[in-house]
Amino acid sequence: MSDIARIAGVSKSTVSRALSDSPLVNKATRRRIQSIAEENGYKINLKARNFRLKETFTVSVLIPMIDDDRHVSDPFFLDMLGSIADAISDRGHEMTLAKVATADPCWLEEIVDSQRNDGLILIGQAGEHERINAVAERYAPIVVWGGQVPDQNYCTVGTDNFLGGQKATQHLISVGRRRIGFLGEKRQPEMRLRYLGYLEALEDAGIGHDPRLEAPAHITGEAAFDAMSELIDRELRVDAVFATSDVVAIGAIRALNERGLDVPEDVAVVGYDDVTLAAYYTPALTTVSQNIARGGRVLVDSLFRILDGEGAAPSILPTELKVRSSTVSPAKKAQPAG
Amino acid sequence: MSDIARIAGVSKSTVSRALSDSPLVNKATRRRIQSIAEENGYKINLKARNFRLKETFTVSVLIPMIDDDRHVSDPFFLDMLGSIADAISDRGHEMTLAKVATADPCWLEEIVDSQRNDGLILIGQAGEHERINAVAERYAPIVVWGGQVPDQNYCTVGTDNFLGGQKATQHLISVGRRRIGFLGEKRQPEMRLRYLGYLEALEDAGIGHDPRLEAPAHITGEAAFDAMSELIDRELRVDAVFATSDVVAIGAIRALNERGLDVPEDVAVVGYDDVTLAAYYTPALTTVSQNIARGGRVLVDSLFRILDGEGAAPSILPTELKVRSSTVSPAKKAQPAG
DNA sequence: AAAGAAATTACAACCGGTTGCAAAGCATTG
DNA sequence: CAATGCTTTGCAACCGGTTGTAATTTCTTT
Repeated sequence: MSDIARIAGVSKSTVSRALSDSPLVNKATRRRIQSIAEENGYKINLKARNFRLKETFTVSVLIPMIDDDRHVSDPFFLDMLGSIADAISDRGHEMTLAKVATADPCWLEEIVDSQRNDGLILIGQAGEHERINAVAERYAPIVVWGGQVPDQNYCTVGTDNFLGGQKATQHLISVGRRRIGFLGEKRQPEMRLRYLGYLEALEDAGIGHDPRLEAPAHITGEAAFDAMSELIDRELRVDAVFATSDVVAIGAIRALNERGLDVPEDVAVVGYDDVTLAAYYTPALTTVSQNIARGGRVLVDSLFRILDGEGAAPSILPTELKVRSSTVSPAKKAQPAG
Repeated sequence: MSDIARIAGVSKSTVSRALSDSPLVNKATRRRIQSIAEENGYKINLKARNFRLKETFTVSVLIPMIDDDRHVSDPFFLDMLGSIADAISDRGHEMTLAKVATADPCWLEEIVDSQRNDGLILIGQAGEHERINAVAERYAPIVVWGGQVPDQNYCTVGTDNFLGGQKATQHLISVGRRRIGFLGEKRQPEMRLRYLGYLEALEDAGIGHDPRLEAPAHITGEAAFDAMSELIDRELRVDAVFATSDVVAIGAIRALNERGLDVPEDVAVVGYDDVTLAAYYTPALTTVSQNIARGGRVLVDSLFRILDGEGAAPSILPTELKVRSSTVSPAKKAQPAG
């Protein structure tokens, strides 16, 4: 910058102002300096600039890892990441991505104190609500994808998992099923809410809840396959399954097929997420769609609203049940009062 | 830092050295200063430090977008991203992620000149080889996931797409298929190589290549569905299909099923990528597995080797054909000489 | 005990920008 | 023409660290 100043025969400060289009410098001079800078291939050093201005123009997206790498296999993350990345770059910021191990007792503190970001987006609470809440008390710009929790100091964005679980189960009931299994994880708040929605729907329909029809399946397709196989072998006459994710649903369908059971004739299956493949699976998967892309945008919107000092209330986004062939056979669909 | 110096009764520089464990400062003093810093909750400002040292400890991962967002739907990205993120953070660096529109004529230059990263990882050449090559001439630390190109100035890491396509096709031939269709994109170098492997395998087996059996399917399941449907309707007696991705393969299988054709009995299908769901699809998908996680690690290894001044040669990683039910029916598998 | 070497510590410049304030240039006005 | 006000520019301090060099203290050595 001093070089440019020398070439232009002005002071460093004038160059600085000229390049940031300050009205304090004469229009003609401004133009001249800008073109000189351009000719000499000069670009202002963002690092220095941000350092001086104490801004980072960076937000960190954190993917907390509970155990090993259970999340990575979940295809819905990338959709969300993509829309977050877009929304952030639309605002002229950078996004840094990190997988963090929640085993480290200071995982969040270290990131906050590094002063390397204007704000944080966490993908999932990962059962660390307490810690997040404590940190959020002194460091505002944290937005979390996940479920709402009483007395939270941070902003959450998520879909209505309770209603999602309820809708899915109601749908299974509406197609005449009575012995409806639940397949999936219940420890995470989001999953737990889906489970509660499932219970609520059963109760509303006056169907007793049989705990034997629940199988705690880890999030992978393999675990779901095993859990479903076991459920079948116990001969509990399951006629439907609500799976907490599409990956789990697909693992389950495979297990059903291998045991010679037809989907949806013998057992109807509902998934969750509406992953890209869901519509192209055979049978096409009935699933609860979350509009992940919109979720990503809302996360970023909320974060920037906080950064602008406006504050942001938690958002609960709607879900939509997509009815496909895994619960209603195409033949039946065609015949009106089938 | 001045505050800490005042409290400790020493100079700023001594504090700086003490906190970086410099042997220039007395061991006792060092300890004392460190504990004072700790007590007062002082953490050194990384931004300022990096600025001074002209290091960024940041590498950018770029996902080039050719048209709209064709990539995002591809589930294999997240696996790769995860392993890249791990490898980068193992080395104490941050990772910034950006989707870039290659429509912008200066997309790469701007990122390089922003001086915000020590190095760049591009996920795919996105048909921008020329530009990447030009930039790489003056800016070394660029590593690209993709195919090798003659006279490249940058380091590439990728799997052996040619061999992958060849293996897949040879497998289809080995199970007795002769009219083998090709479904997918050919514009990207990687896809093109898979296509060339397909041609090679046909030629080696003395099977004439019928261009009518090719359908240019965009990377989505929907496009694949349409392309396959059209192929069927043209009644070309296709008995096998090589799809350039699992997503495409699944779209194709759906189209086949809807037309009443059985997989693998009537038409055998091979995919590419071995996405998480491939093994749990019905039928389980025969596919070319890429070991994406290892690819991510190699990308990062290569980048850091370049940063250390060692230079890195392009890597071509092996692929593995996973034979599953979409090409060989389980029944046949069981009976030895099928 | 004095001189020289070694170990510590302090001073001040520097990284590459931004910005408050003073000074200079110019036009307006009484 | 002097006084006043507005525009434009330059000086110098500052952000929060690092580091070369000089100064001081401590330890050896004869």
